[in-house]
Amino acid sequence: MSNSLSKLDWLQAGFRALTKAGPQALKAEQMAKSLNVSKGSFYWHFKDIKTFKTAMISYWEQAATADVITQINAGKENPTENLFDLALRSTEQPHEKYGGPACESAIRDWARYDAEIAAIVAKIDAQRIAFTASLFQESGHKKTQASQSARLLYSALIGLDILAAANLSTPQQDLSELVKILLKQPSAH
Amino acid sequence: MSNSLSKLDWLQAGFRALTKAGPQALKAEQMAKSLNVSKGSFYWHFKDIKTFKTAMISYWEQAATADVITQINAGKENPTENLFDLALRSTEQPHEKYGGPACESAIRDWARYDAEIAAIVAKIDAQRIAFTASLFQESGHKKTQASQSARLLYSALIGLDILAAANLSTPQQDLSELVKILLKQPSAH
DNA sequence: ACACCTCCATACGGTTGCGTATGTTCACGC
DNA sequence: GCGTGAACATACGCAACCGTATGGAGGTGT
Repeated sequence: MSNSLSKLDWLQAGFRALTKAGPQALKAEQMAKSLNVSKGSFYWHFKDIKTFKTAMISYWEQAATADVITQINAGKENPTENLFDLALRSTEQPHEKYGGPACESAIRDWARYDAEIAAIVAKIDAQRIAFTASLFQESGHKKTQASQSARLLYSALIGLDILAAANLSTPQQDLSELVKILLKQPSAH
Repeated sequence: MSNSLSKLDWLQAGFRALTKAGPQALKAEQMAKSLNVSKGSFYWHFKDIKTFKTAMISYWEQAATADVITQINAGKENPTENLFDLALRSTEQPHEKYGGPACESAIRDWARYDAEIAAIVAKIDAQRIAFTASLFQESGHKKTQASQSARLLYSALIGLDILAAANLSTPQQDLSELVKILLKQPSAH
């Protein structure tokens, strides 16, 4: 059948629901309605809700990890240019595969009240910060300073995204300015 | 009766629930259980859940606005010192009156899926950013740059708090360093 | 054309939460 | 000591959601 759903269809519906209405919208019947099927379909593809959530976060973890690796491989040339790219790409439009940057803060909300999710998000965050720090290091910063710059840039990215939702900031502009400022700092070990 | 509850008792229970378990924990019966009473008490003090939530956010709005005003009044002396104080005080322990800084991110989660909450949070954020910008201006920054520095500092504050929950940062240290960096920037109009 | 497997619909019992209606208790005025 | 009202308990109908059980439609192999 062509109009038959797959596991991935359900996962994507999950990310849409998560982005639009938060973790409490990850309900079988609710998502079934959004897919115009009954919950019988859900319980055929997944054992229960918990299994479904685990599958969602695993999928996101994989995609997010892959993104970091891609950036590492693509960023061998100019670390400084790469920092600006990072600031730009992180506020892009939704990804097809999963929710993309648009649902990052939704996942972060999710993590706030679910230890399992929090652990995975923390792992991804650590990866990204480490990667960003390596770029600062290649741009001339000492190790400690590079870590600090990475934390500041990454946290500003998170905060600006939240403020952008309330039209209180224009992330790309502020972020690239922050990159400039951080790079201008003298290298103190 | 001394062991009789007031509206405020219920609001505080609401902030505790919000901080610990998120917006979906703002349920009448659940909170009643945490207060060792029945939900009859809740529906005596409040018409319904929606009214209760409105009362909560109004209370927070009032407290948050008062805090900004207090800081404005207390900050006439040294704007630079005030910026560092700001960075420190924002990551303090829970306030008695309401949830305090500890529940700020919980309120922000809440705002993500509730337009009414989002509007009030945006208003408070704008106030704080404006106040922070005024401090940067008094410290020598031009207006546009002061606004940008304020946005960067405030968003870093939000982001670092989130990362701190995963032990990925030490907010106070990074924040005061960011203040230093931002203040070092030459004043370009 | 027959069984078979995939994918989904439907129906059920159980839990949780909402809001209402009504009963109960206790302090207080007098 | 008796009404009155504030503060809560209890019980009800209703809706949403969970997970299960079972049945049915449509495609596939032979």
